[in-house]
Amino acid sequence: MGTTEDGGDAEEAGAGVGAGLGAVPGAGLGAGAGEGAAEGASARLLKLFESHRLTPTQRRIAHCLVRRSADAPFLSSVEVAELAGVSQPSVTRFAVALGFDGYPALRRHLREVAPVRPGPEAAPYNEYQQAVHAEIENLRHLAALLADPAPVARAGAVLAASRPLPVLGLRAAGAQARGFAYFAAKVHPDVRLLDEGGTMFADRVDGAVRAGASALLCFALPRHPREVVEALTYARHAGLTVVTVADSAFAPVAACSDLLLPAAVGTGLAFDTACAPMLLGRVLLESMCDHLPDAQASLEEFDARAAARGLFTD
Amino acid sequence: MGTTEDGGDAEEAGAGVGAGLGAVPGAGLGAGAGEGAAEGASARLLKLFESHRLTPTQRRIAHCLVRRSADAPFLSSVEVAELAGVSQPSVTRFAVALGFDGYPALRRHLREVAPVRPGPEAAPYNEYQQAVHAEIENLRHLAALLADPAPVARAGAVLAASRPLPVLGLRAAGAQARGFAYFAAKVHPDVRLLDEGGTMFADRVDGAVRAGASALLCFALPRHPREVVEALTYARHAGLTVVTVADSAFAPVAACSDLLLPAAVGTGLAFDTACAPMLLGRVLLESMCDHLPDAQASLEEFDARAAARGLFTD
DNA sequence: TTGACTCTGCATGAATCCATGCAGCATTGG
DNA sequence: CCAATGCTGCATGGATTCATGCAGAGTCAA
Repeated sequence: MGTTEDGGDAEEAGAGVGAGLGAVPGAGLGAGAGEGAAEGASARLLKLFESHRLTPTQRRIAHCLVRRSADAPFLSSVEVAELAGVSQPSVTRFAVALGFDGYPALRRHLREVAPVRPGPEAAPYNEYQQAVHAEIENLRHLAALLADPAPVARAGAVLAASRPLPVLGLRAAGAQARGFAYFAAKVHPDVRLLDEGGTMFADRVDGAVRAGASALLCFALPRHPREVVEALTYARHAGLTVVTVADSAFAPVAACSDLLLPAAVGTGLAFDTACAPMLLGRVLLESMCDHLPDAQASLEEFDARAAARGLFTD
Repeated sequence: MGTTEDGGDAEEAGAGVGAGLGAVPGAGLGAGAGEGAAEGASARLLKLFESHRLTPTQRRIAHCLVRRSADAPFLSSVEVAELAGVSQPSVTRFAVALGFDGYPALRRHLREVAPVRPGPEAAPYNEYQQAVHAEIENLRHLAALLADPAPVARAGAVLAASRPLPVLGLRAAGAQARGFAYFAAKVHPDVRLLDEGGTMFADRVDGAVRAGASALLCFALPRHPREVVEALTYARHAGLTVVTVADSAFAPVAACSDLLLPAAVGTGLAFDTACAPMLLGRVLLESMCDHLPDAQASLEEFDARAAARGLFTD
């Protein structure tokens, strides 16, 4: 068991503190595109470390903390010791040497200085701005989700193949369904908006199925009406493939959907904001267009007619 | 059950879990920030959670883990419990429910699935992601605009004072108007949605004015129908104060609006995305609530009735 | 060479974290 | 209406992590 790794230790022994650490952030974190916060934190860490006289082992620990500044603030002293190739007590002594009460205190400090998640950099945002930023965060999640376009592509293919295409959205989600249907109708020959529940819903689903529908798109946003679950259940029994855009993968409609695409809603205001679901709907529409060969032609024809009628001001 | 987690075999206990883990590639990265890499894994996390039946508390934990996917893999069960607002044993039970041998095993799994270690990426965004980031930029502009809430406050006061309150949105903007009207009706006694133009529009404006309307809210998005300009002109001549949410301060409707609030639309996809206008609409609604003393009571009454009717699943 | 000094890992008590039995509460079905 | 079931938080024993005393090794100066 490697009790001592003096060989590895020696390589750093000669390096000055400032030099040895100063080279780190550029090499380790510079690649990360927008991680300015962490880099700034690294600079602060370096200041913290440089102002103390550190032993070779401690320098090694510091080096490790800077290099792994992303996750180091969450590791235990044992884990840091393993990563740095030192003993666990050395990590504790390192923390004490820097003036902390112990390793947990150092870790707390690292979490505050190098916030992985938020930027509590003096944010006097008002209520509205906070809501907007919360939605930005939701969109970030959506963007990350779209890194893999396969689910969207599958959904687009399924929806494009359905003639007619029923689009369901009840209550709060009605507006989303309507927005989708408005644009979808420009490229799809038969979009049927289902924004009312009740007994008529089954009739219209039956009608769509008789007309040849094979899939249904559902927007499901909180608060989730019980009716939506019933509607989807009916649609599936009628033989439709259900594609759902929901606020969460754990939404009540998940169980009665064949393909669920999550997009969080914003809850920072009195009423929910559905930016991400709307955007996801448009993305879905784009994907549908890829499976509708006549889409481009339809759009151009619409433009021509609109121009002829003087429909728009531009 | 393994006494120590260093066995390395503990986290493979669950069959389905192991499968989900095996599909982890090291390349799937999306967002620019360091946490983006971790978020890219949130899709895989969702898959993991989806395949299990979860209790409400467990869903909260899952939500928390997804939302904080950057640092959650390094938190203790106590910390996760605090973030999720549940008890610590619930976190342990959550891990067991997913097929792990305990919380440490789940944490190990999360660390492997969502490596914070940001790979050397020049991750080129795909088309969808570019559109999402463009909308994020729009929201940033909106947030900057909202630094001064005075215009929104003025608009909210004007709209709240109008009984009834006509809400206009034609064609593409119809969905926005509808979404606003749906929520507004919960706090305002008489919201009238005008989402159709034609000759009926003037009739309905006249009706609203006779009923006491003093203001009108208009959503104006591209492409701007000529009809909207005509409608607003008519509404102003009828004595209504026109508040407009438009995609630009230079929109064609600017000339016939008393108060114009700009919110850009996204044009990165085949069809426009109106995240910022939607958000601005909700902000406007929030501001309206501040001028409607009965708003809170109305909402609570609605909640009570909805609960009595079993309208929603939650 | 020798002595003093410093540094480091090992071992062990203290503190914290994790897992499980138990009781209270809500929901469902009869 | 009641019983049964499942879910959740509280309390507690076991396991892990942290902090500190101790001894060996290296360094430097006399």
